[in-house]
Amino acid sequence: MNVFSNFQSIVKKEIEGMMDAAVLPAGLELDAIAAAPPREAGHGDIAINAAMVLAKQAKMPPRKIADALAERLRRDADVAAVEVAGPGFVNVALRDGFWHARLAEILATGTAYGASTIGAGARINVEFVSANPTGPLHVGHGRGAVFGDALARLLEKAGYQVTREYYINDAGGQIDALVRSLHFRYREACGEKPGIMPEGLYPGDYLFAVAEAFKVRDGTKWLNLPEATWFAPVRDFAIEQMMAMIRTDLDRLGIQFDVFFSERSLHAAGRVEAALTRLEQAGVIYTGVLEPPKGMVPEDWEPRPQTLFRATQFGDDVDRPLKKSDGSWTYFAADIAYHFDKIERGFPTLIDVWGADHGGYVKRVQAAIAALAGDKAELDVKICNMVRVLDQGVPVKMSKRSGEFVTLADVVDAVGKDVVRFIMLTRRNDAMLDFDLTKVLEQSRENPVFYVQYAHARARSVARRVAAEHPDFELAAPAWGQAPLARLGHAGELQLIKRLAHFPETVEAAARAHEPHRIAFYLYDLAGDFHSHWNLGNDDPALRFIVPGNRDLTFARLALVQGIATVIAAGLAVMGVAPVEEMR
RNA sequence: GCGCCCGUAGCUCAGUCGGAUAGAGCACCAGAUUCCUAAUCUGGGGGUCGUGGGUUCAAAUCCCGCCGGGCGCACCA
Repeated sequence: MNVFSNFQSIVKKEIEGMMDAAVLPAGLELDAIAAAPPREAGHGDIAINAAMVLAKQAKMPPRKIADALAERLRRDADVAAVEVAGPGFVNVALRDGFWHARLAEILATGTAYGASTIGAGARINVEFVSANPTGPLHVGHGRGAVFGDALARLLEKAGYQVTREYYINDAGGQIDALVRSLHFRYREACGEKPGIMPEGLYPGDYLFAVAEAFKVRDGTKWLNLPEATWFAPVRDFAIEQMMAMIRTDLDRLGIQFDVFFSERSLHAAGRVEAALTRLEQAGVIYTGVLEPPKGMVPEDWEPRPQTLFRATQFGDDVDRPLKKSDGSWTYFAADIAYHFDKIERGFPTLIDVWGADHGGYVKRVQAAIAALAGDKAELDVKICNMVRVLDQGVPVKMSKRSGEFVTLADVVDAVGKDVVRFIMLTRRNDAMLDFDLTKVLEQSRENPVFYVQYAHARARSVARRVAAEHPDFELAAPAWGQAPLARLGHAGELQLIKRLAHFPETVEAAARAHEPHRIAFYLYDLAGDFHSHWNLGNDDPALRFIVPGNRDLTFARLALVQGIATVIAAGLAVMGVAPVEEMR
């Protein structure tokens, strides 16, 4: 249960009742009414802003509305106390029994707890990574990969039907460079001495093995032939191998895609022409000459007529070219076709996850979607900012030119999949992220992965201990439904349950905002509450989870610990991280 | 020059649909260990929320102008 949206509807019903009873004038707009957790603990469990929101509309003083609402809410069986405070807040405190029922709900639901129906089964397409198949994934790709997958999991948890998609940029000049690079290495593998690799090709080590594999498959048959002869077979082999490599890297992060969509297939099937015909019919394509960007004229600028998309009509800054001077389509033209394809496949919501260097590309794609689909489809572009790789606080040098850079696989090797996934979600997607290879393995509160995992391990250690020392609890298969939860009356215990009960609300808000990092911060807070409460047992043995000689109390506290482990595991699952049973 | 993102404690960052006295970690200072993991916890000092206006009962949050930083800027992908 989302405690707050649940109570919000209770409040709205009461307001409607007040309108029916003519306590309030009829026809008030209720949308802005919110039931939210108050910042101050002293303000109860739920703060309601209804009186302030309605005061102007109803032409009544807020305190008067608040008093009347408070009076009605006091009749609710779950409500312990209602106070009117400040400018007209209605602060509600709920009975302990309500919170005990939330814990019972968690225990009955297991790690499915927090699942929501706000998505209502709507289809949503999340496109992420989409790295050019010209080399191994680097750490920046890893951030997009983790972000996209966690967002997909989050949306699934919130009731959406998600398609994970990877757009393969297997057409264009960068692929040509890859093909020539591979053929160069292939000649070397066959014993030729082609000399120094020409400018603009990919010098990285990873092509040696691919060239070797190509030689094993085809022998020397592609030597001493014109490029036109060997280009297609080398290209197909190269792309296949690069994608296999990329898929392996992603697999090691626990990421799988539903759809790999080839850019070349769009061209081959005439989909680019089809999409542009659509735009032509809409009258948003014309031939014109662009002005050079102000204050920054490119060296080789020359005014020339181009085929342009009238992007300015849909909020972009300038109109965008669709054809290169050699007559072939621009990348943007193909991308229009790709998004048109997604729209035609029936997704009302599209999400693209891009790197920071593509920020300037957002408006034109959104403009294209507006032109193609009107309001039938919307695109949210999530920009993942750069990752700085550090080692003990010192930046690790990366140079794409020399082919030396920290690959995603290197980092996964060094710190493990779960650490990579967690750390990538400890910042908002649009903030820069420092990834310190040493610090992420440290065992301290500074390191959120450790801190959260430690909380889970502690919870599990209590269970193990009880199983060993109190076999009468039958903890191999405890009947949590029998736990006497009413024994949980300590403020710290109730605080923990309240934190657990915030999880569904956190999932929904994160899903709505497309912000999976909120789950990581929530788990960090929950872990903090747990560690804090745990240590109260140092000073006061009566507060420990295991109370010798008090079976009921121990059983109830054990249920709380189980609830904590369950919610941590549920949150980690959204992040794609496995909870640990014990620390090593 | 234009567009997008960002600016919150000394540092790194949270801050929900606009909500009450703006939070956490690190660092600094002072404490807790016959105890289920002290790998942790408790307390303290530390803020013109870059800046100036505006909207609102209410602004870190929304709008506009400046200042500072990042990314990008026709025929690359």
